[in-house]
Amino acid sequence: MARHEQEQPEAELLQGTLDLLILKVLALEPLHGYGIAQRLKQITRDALQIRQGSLYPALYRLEKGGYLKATWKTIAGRDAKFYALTKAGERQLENERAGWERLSAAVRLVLETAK
Amino acid sequence: MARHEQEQPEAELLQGTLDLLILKVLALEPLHGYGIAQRLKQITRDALQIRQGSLYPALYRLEKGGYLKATWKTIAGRDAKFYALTKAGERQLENERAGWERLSAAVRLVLETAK
DNA sequence: TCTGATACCTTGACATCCTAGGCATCTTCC
DNA sequence: GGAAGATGCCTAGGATGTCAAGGTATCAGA
Repeated sequence: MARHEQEQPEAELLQGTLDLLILKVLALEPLHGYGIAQRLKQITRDALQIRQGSLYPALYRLEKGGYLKATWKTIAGRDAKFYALTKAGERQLENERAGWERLSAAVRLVLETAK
Repeated sequence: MARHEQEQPEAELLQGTLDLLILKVLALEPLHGYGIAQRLKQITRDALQIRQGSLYPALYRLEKGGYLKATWKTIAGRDAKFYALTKAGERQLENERAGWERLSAAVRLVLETAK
């Protein structure tokens, strides 16, 4: 528990959401890890702050699961690992999106229940 | 235990959602553990199935945190532990509800981002 | 030259959930 | 009177994912 509420960016991500967010962002365009975090921060107008300690393990997980394919590129003299969705990744994105829709609909039902 | 249904209930809850759901249901009326699970199942039209192995530890956690107050009652010859929100529990419910709103809004932003 | 942003990664702790059990009572139906 | 099923409580052990906190290195700008 101990959900210490901070006002700034979301203190804790709900477990399970990160994969969905990563997959969705990569469906827009291939990016490297650092760029993914930046993009999510930008899209959500600073509401979501992905931590590197969460991000890189998640990327590793997704790559190992066959949902992402990584390619090293050198951009401006710096090495960066670009990730792109695989076919399985696209399917997984749809799965996770559907799961999110179901769950958030259920939570909404509960929250909107009046006495 | 094999349940054959067209629509499977949510396999896994997003971590952190359970407390919110429990607090909200108890804000409607005090209930005992078993009743909470039933009520959530009913409200969400079977979309959410709370497992006892998740429920009771969560109740213990919330009670220990001062968000719930428990009272044993005997209903129809059976002992049941009724939980009710404390003042802190009401505040916590609002916190968690706000956190959920922020997070789901952020996720929605990401999901609705077109290329 | 020093700082901050960019870019990668790992380790260890910790919270939460799930599976899989256990126990007891009450009702229903044969 | 006996079995089955619903009701009601609980725990232990393991899996998983996130976080905090550290590390390395390159590049741009002051």
